[in-house]
Amino acid sequence: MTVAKEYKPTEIEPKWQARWAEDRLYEAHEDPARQKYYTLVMFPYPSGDLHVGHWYNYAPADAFARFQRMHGFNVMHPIGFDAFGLPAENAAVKRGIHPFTWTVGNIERMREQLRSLGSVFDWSREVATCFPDYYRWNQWLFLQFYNKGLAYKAKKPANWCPSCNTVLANEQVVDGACERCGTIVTRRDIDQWLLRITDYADELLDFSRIDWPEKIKIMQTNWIGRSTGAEIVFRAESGQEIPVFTTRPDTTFGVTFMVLAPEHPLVEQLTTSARRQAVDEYVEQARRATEIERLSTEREKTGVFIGSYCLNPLNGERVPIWVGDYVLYTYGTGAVMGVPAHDTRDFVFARRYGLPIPVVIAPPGWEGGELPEAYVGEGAMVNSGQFDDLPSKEGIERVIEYLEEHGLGKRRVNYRIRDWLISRQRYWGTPIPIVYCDTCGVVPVPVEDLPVLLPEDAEFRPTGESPLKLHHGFVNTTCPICGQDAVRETDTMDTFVDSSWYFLRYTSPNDDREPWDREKVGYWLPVDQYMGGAEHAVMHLLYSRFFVKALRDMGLLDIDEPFTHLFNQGIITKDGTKMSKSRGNVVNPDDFVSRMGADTVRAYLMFIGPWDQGGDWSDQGIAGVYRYMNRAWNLVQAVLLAGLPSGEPAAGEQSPGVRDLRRWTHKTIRRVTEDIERFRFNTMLAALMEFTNYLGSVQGSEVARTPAWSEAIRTLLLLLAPTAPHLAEEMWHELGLPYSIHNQPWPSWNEALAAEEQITLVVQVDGKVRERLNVPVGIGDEEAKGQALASANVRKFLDNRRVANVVYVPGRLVNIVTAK
RNA sequence: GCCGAAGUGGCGGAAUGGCAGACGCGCCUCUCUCAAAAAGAGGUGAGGGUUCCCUCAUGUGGGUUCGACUCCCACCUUCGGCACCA
Repeated sequence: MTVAKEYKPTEIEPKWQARWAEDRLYEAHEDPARQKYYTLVMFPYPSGDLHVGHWYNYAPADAFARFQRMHGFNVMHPIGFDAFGLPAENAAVKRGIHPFTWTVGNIERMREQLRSLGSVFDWSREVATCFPDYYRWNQWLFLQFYNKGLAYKAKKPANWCPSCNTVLANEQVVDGACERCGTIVTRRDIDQWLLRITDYADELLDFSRIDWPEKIKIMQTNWIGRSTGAEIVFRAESGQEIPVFTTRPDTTFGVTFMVLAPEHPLVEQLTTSARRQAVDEYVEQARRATEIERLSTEREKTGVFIGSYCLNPLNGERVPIWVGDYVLYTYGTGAVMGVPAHDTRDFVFARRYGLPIPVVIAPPGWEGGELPEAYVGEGAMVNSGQFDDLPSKEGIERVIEYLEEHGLGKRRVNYRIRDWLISRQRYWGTPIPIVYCDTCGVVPVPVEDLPVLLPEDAEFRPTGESPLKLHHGFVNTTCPICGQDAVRETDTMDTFVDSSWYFLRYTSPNDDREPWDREKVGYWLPVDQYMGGAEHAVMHLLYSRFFVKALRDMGLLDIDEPFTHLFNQGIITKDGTKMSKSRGNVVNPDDFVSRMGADTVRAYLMFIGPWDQGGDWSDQGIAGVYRYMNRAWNLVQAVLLAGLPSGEPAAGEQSPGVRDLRRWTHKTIRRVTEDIERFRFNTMLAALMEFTNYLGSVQGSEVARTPAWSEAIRTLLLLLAPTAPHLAEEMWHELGLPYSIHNQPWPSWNEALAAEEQITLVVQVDGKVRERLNVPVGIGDEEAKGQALASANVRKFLDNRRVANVVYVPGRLVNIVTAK
């Protein structure tokens, strides 16, 4: 005689975790005979503590991976650590711990925490980017990019974070401040390494091969910022060419001034001596302005006339040249033709400095007067010589043709995106494998000399200077070509380089001959389902696409896109605000795991709401899910005591009770399956709760002695397995069913069994519900309308009214419309 | 300013043209208990009438429709992204 056991998650969870690990249950192996499925979560930065936000990312993803496994796919669900980055270096400065020690310690702690989640991660494939066996391949890949001309060095004004003491990529500057520490970014001219992502701008705009959230595609599209137009060459009176980029060549006859960015080299050349002092002062002041001041749209548009003129190539008019800091040196040609009548910024500028504002595109109904504001829409060209009367849209084409015929300009596409700046003046990153030799110049480190190791005995100074620069043993080397004394590049790589290809490394994490095994990558890639936060929209997700395309063109890959499907989960909050240490509202999942078990924490995070919308953690809310786990446990305990009826449910005539039971079972399979496929874990759990509540209500009845009852109980456990893997495994085991539940096929539903026999026919009078009738599901049109009209409650409302129309929606409702 | 998402009970949310509020939290009543906790049963949008029923109700205002949380137009609020990109 068995006795009902209490649900003790803390006992069963570690037990099964150990068993699964021992049996290597979740290790993935290439098998050409089976359909692969690569599910991936964004790997974490090893900050040292797994918080509930990580769980929110990983628990539903894990349930999804388990679901796909049970569906028969050969699933790979790897995990690793994005282990390079500034916090480790800060810890080194603050607490005197070496970044390596700090990071490795954190990885060890997080590994244990990640295991407590009860996940399906294949730990045999773990990668950590800070080890030489990983970062040597960053260096190897850098050299491939370098050889193809996709990596280059340039001295350009760059975003400089004075607190992190490093330059930042454009993508890492948010509202003019450092993405990481919030310090206002300044500009500095620094020699730095860049990757030519702009070469792939057009291809990156093509999303036709991937199924990604609209939102991310829009963000990437806007970030790339493709605009089409023309480059028009104005010529200064002293002969210099001043090309400008414009999207509106049709407005060229309306140019009344030219504005150069303060950094533009021609400012120096074209400034007349009379204007020299004013211009120098203006340029100096513009340079001092912080990025945030300069980028503010509220800021007055200012500028200074530099004394020279250039000529409008279309009408030969003399155009005064100004310098103004609303023109960005880094976009287009760093010079703008001022068309005040048809550009809002030029309009304000012209108003401020009293420059003429001639109309060259007639707004609808325009009668030749002055414009109250810039007109940026379409219209007929006017005051434009031979182009007069052309619609502006056509005018754009005609003007470009004219410019090209006369050698005055050309069609041009311009992008907002800049090349990806990967140099970082930091220690804890991948050293860029380059040597500088007085004789041979810039020399790439030969592949056979890789890796260029990070020296372990670096010195971390609070001044923030790069420890590599100060390390003579690292800096001083010999030239690989001529053998003479040379120095190493001391910049390290942006950590986004590491994460741009880690999903390839998972396929052969221990390969020491090449970054990835071509055959294995061929089997696993692309990632079928990628899951992670939307905050990486224009960084990691864009860089990875670029990497894959560039590597494909180098002949190293055969895919066009890294991630076929993408899902962005939302953010989990506490009391409506983002969890943060400073607010003191960080929820530690370990506390709840030790009280209620990992299964409950997993399930609660899935139950909170739609995964993509995020949710608010509630200590009370999780109690409800824990109660549910207990209900499910107790239900199966009772089944154990009563014994599980043997046999399979028979086909054919059954009692209404059995038909109900099987309908519930099959409907639930359908709901749960479709919900997981749509990532609707919250409604999936609601369906499981309803099913469990129903089973509890018929538990002692006749049906609980039929084979249909066994089917129902087994189904419940199978459907619960992705969400509550430990509880499901334990119950499955207790019922004497074969190990492991996680290797069982996912149940399938039978539409006929799931179909309703009776429906509630809603009867409305003039759109208001007046009656509900129980009718057979196949009820005919006439029959339904007849029953509706015959209902006493309905007749009450039809008193003294004439029926004008009766609408019948099969299987749903009857609406009786009365005449007025 | 531009682009995008979202607004539903006390709370998280469900329903994407057809019974608004599934499921859960909280709250109320009851059972068990010396008592409490746990567990279980019932109730729970608002207002009116109290077996039963009616009216109102999905950010605001219009519209389409027999019928709108759902579709269309305008507006308000919140959140996310971009922000002088010529």
